Amino acid sequence: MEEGTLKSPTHCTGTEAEYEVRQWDTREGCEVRQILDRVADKWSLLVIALLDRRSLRFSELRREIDGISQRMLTVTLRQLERDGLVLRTVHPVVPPRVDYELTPLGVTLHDTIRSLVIWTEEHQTEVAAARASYDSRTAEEAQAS
Amino acid sequence: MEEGTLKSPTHCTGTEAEYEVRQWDTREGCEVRQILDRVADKWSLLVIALLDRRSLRFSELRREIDGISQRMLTVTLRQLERDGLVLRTVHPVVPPRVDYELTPLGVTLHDTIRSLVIWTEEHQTEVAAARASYDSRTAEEAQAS
DNA sequence: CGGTATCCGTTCTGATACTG
DNA sequence: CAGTATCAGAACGGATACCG
Repeated sequence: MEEGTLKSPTHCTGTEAEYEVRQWDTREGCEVRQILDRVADKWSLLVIALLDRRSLRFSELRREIDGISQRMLTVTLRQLERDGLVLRTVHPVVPPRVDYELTPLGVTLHDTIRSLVIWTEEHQTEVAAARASYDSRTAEEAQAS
Repeated sequence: MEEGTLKSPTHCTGTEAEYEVRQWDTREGCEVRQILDRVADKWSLLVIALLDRRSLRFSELRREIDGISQRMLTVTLRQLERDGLVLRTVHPVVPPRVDYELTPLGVTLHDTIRSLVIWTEEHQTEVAAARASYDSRTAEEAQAS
């Protein structure tokens, strides 16, 4: 962080004609990369996507996210809580009940993650087709040699 | 997978703002999860973010993405090519020159990834503050015990 | 230059057992 | 119910060497 404004993010004015290729700061260990690593996590993404304007209990999250282990759900939730994206509420009852919900900050992230998941749903057919095409081409080449 | 329309997206009608809590299909191994795993990849995300309305050579990408190894860049680009998101063009010259650019499909994904990276830039201070706060609270508790 | 192939340590992750 | 602790196996990822 001692280098001043190396690769300072140039701000796009927003008008189409003035679209400007953004220079991302991709330095290892910088804030953005660290946060991106958290956000670009398989489980984090799903947790945030599911906490959509509602709170869920630990067991509900576990049931909804097929294939996640208790350990990974715990780890993921702790990271999200640490990052200020998720609020953890422990109710002093027996048996214990713990609710998770998005913080205001988490909600802002939810919006972009939501669009990412929706993109995936809308384009899954195209991606699947591309994969099939690529794989058949690859198989051909393997045969040719 | 034998349960038929398990978790079909329920449309929650009747809410005040008509906002609808989306029921994601989170089954392991389904298309969406597979694609999400690709998209939610540290290196994929950065590659797509950088291929913003321009093509880049292998070596240019490698230089721009701090910390990526040749191996991981190759692996990442092959996956993105397979998914139909990135186009790979080999120029028959010596020394070899290979250009990478987004496909039309890749451009549509770029838009949402761009907003994700921008979110990260805009909220890095808040996340950092939350982390610091969480860590100090954690340290306190450790002392109390 | 732009790869591929191989080796190998590290990191991640799930299974299991146990607790407030 | 909602964790924590531990451990072994799998996956990830870097380093190195070599090729068209």
